[in-house]
Amino acid sequence: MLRKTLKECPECGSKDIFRNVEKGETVCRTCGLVIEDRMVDFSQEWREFEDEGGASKRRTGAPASPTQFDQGLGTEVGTVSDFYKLGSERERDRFFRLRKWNIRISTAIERNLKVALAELKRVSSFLKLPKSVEEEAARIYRAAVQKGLVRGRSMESVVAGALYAACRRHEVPRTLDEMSEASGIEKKEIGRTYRFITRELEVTVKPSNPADYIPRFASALKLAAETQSKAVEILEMARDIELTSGRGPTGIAAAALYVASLVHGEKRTQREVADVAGVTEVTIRNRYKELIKRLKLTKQVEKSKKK
DNA sequence: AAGACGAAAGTGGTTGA
DNA sequence: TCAACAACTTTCGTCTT
Repeated sequence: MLRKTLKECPECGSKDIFRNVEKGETVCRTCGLVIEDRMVDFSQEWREFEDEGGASKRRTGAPASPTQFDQGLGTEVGTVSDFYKLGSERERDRFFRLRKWNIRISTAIERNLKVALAELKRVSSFLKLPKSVEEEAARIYRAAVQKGLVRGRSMESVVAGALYAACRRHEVPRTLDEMSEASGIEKKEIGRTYRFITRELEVTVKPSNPADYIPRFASALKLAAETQSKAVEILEMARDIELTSGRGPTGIAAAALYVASLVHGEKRTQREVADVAGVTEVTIRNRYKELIKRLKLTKQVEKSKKK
């Protein structure tokens, strides 16, 4: 059974949760929200009311996930079609009362989350991000909404910012350019909201490591694994003499990759490397110059040129 | 002809008064 | 809030392969 226990109320955050096992209901004692484990796949959506002999039909379904707009929790009091299943006047009244109340408590927050998480999924799959990152982003977004940080910002930009932050936390960084392309939000806007929400939510993000970019860039350039590890090696040496701090990580990664490609005799042009890394040739050149100078790689590069 | 290189001017963001 | 500043980009001319 995949039923998951609720720890706090998704509406008000209160920990004072009361479960009525018999009714299969959970109620927040602080705000009165009726919470229900809703884990039924849409393909087999059905509802039961008390007079339907519920004991014989218990629900099963997917586990709660932060990517579900209400973590798979939350309430829904049927649709109009359910109305016809109801017998007595009293039950109808009850039905409408519940439904009305429920609609009222589905605040803007929940509605917002529903749309936002759909968008988040879209962008995330576009970038082929792992599930863990998607969920992390969803958590961040949820927190942002609850703190009212979305006000004055477009929902999409906050989604993009949350995803960007999640990527970095999971050490699978995407560049702002990629995020921008996937989400259709301007780069600077993403950067702004990203900084804003990480600051406000105190989400700590390690400064991104250039080496994290290597595998992706390398495969985009169809470079051998050897070249890849060479590039990482170069990056480590560069870091030891503080060549990496203060510079854009993508530029450094690109330069290291460029050097590695030379040394390993699978040369790529600066243009090619620059394109996949989303920097210009000039930046690669600058980093590259520093690298071969400070790391005394000149000889190695020269040698492999002659081959 | 294409790639590599470098200079100069421009852009957007950070920092510190 | 503004100016100085560093990193990076854009553009363009020159050199090398």
